[in-house]
Amino acid sequence: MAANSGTILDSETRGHDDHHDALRLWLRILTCTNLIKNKLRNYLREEFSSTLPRFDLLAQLERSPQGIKMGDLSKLMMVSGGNVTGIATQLEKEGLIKRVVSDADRRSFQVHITPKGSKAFNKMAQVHEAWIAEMFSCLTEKEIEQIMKTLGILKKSMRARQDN
Amino acid sequence: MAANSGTILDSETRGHDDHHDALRLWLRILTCTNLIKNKLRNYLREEFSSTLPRFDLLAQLERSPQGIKMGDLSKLMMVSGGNVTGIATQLEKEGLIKRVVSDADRRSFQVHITPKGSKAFNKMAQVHEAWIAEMFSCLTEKEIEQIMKTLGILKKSMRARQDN
DNA sequence: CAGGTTTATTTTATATATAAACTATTTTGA
DNA sequence: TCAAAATAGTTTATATATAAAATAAACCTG
Repeated sequence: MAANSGTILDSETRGHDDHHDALRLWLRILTCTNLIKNKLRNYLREEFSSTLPRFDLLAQLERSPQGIKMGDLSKLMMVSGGNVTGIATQLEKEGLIKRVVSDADRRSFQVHITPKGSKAFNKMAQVHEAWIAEMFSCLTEKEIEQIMKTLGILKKSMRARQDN
Repeated sequence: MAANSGTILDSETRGHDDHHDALRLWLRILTCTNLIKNKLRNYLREEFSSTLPRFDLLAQLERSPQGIKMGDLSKLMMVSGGNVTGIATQLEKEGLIKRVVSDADRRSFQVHITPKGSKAFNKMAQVHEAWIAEMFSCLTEKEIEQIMKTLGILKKSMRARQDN
């Protein structure tokens, strides 16, 4: 049965409505994301005096030793260019990353992680992964695989949209 | 098989590691959340010149006709008190919500949605729900139910933690 | 019942985020 | 070729977010 077949019901009474199920799922995803993000933020601040966006930017760079352009960092982190500029400026001031002007295109540069940045990141990453593992330890491997697969469909579908 | 039993493998090669599975799931959840949030933000701005936090605050109030205290709004929206103060101040200036001082406790007040706010919210909510339904239409009802259930476990486990 | 503590909210300082305007290069195409 | 368009990144103005300090009222408790 899909939606309310001919009968008028309020949102509490109605049995199954695809729209409502989707909305409820979205709200639950948001709740879980917020719970975990808030926890991670506190941990990062307490343990490393750092933040999630800083950690995220370093994580992207650590994964790409050849460096990443500002615009690509923006896409990878899914935040605006101006935002990346701000975070990168701080991290560069702290000596954790380095902007290297490109010879081929003088408008852009490759952003690299420095040895100091790499060291700082790896120290955090190890603990970060343990925090995540602990938080998700309430789920079985099978459950994790299931959500991974289904959210994979969602991710692909969102990325395939026209209005991007 | 859990983790890498005796053999040294890099993170790409290694077959199954619970820690990595959890981390990969977390990153996928984050990606999906960001994709959907960014889309919703653009829609709300284009269609209603509004934003997600404004919409969220109104949604909470619409659900509770008796009003909600600032502190409870902060908990429901999972953001800091100062943040709620800022958003509520704007919405009050626009006449969409109203702070009513409590007789019993003059430190606090009940925040109410106004008729104008309710009207504005309901107009947005209807379209908002359709957007969500459309975005999740790539998933079957069964898949939605499955994630709901599993994320329900995660949510409950996160809320049950000591370090809150 | 007075002093200290807790609670509810706001304020302050600052970081994070966006959208839109701007600067400086590169690319395009007539 | 060279002016127009596109691209890469920053800047600006502003909204959203936090943490921590401040304010003010309510509550203990000796």
